[in-house]
Amino acid sequence: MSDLKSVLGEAVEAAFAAIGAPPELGRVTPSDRPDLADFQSNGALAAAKRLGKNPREIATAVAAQLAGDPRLASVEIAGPGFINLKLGDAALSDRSNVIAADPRAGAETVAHARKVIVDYGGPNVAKPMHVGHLRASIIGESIKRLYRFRGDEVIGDAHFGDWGYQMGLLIGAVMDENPEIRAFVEVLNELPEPLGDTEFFLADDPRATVFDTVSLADLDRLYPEAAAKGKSDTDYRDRARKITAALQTKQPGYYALWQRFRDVTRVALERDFHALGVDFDWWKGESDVEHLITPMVAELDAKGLLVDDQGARIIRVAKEGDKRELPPLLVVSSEGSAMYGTTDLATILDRKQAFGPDLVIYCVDQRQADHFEIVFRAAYQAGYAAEGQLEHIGFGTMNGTDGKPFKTREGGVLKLNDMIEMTRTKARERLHEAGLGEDLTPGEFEDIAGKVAVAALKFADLQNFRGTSYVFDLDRFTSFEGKTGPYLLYQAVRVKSLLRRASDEGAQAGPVTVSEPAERDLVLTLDAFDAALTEAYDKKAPNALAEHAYRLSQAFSKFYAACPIMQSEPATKASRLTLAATTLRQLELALDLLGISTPERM
RNA sequence: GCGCCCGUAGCUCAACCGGAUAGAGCAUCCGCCUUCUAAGCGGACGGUUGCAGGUUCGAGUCCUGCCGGGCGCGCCA
Repeated sequence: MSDLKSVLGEAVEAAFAAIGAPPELGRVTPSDRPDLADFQSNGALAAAKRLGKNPREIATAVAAQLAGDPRLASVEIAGPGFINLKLGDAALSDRSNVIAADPRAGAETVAHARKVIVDYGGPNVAKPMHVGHLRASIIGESIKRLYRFRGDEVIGDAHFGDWGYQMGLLIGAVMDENPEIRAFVEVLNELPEPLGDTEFFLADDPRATVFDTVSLADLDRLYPEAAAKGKSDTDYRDRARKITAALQTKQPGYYALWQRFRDVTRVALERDFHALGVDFDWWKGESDVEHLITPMVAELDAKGLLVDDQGARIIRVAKEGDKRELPPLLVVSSEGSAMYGTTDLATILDRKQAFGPDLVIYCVDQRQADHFEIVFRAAYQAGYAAEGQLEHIGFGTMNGTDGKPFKTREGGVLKLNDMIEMTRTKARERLHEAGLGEDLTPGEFEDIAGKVAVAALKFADLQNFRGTSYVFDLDRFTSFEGKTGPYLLYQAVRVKSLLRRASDEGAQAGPVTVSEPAERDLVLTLDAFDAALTEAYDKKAPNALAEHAYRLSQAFSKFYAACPIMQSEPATKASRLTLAATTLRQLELALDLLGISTPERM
């Protein structure tokens, strides 16, 4: 660690050690009182308790140790025993030159890289994505990027919901609607052997083209109807279950039709996710672990983990010291089928075999906390993962302005695409109002509107701590003022414009010399990047990074208002151009880790 | 009933192993564009951190109880 906080921390820790106090108490933090100091150490207060001495006495002794440090402009004792540190301009200048020369803008990497899987997004076949998928995607994408940036080997897995009862429902519904499809499915189903890959039959059979007529719109339309009918109509439900069971044995007709569902859905989903700046490394589906379930159940049985209970086969996961009795993991239902948790367990096994992760992060709604606790305990018992390698990162729900889960005006669930389009529309309106974009090509204008919309959506989400629910107010975040994504983009674009102008005029960047208060603040903020990253990484909390990006933008904006650049003396101009360029690099890095990309102009 | 999470300014949210005067944005009010993008900058106003106890030199943060809200609790995923 070479940021000022760490470097000063080492100096203060040494001073603590020199006076016989526990060195770890010398920890340094950014000052709570910027009017008094840049950094502070509260360690004298804690040391006083341990050593039985007056805290101010200890602080004074520590300050005496630090007195000669050339980096410090002042060391003062305040209040009950706070040690206030103020840096000299030279130390700040040195630090900013180091950050300026660093392609990572002051960000460190982890000492020991791990293999990490981030499980997020969770789209399903046939069910259109709704606002609930937004948080999983936004937060998961940010965590994936953050971990990768810190040096871990990371895989983002969409964990595609492509298997189960809803597939049986949908197959039945499509066959009901289209007799040609029904006929061909039945022909295929009569084939002698259930084969996994039906491509062989479909390749040169002209009748197979009927499958191509099934569109995502058809699935979107048919699924809600079928789901509703399945709830009220027993016969309909039974048929769907039979089809589901047959699909799971890969009966060729059903399997071929299912493949069409899966493919047509995935293409659309990938396009939608990409527009949001969300891209997965793996699109492993529940179907991909289906073949592991039977042997896994046998193995669990052999290990003595399975217990018969009320006709089902379960794994008990309750532990000594639990505050309540956690329900068991239901592995095989009384009807003999695999359950939600069974698939999750098989997925853990599959990931262990395919990648051997040190850590799997599940970025899923907080309401599933119990479910994951149960699955994880079962996985630990089975030896599919080591204790602590599986972690559920829950997030709160996105609510409407009434405080209840977000709904459309008509009371339905808002589709994700509709929400994104609404936001883009607002972004276009706002750009027009501001008189921007008139000299742009339509393509460029659309690109900017898209980036503004994504920034607005993502920053509105990521500035909140993930664990709490938050109110999503379209009118509020589309106002594009204050602490918003578009504000951050605006600051980045302003720097780009400045640097373009400097380039046109042939102005060169040069070494940084800090003197103005706004410059000091900007450098101190630049220096805090690594601490923000560390916090976001350790707590799996991108809001720490979002906060840093905002503070950096604000610090730059103040600097920009207070310190003329192009009109200043050559050395000052060179110094300030370096500060501007460094700010831009760090801001774009931070925004990229939030999944937000910046346009060249706006 | 049991369990988990939450309660901070009019609104939406922050707050670094417990630390000084609890911070931002929005809203309201007052200033700043003949000079680098005003989607900006400066300033003002706004708080018994749900309530009551406890631990501590020090509590929004830890402990206990209560009030209020959200969510979960084996054969859906």
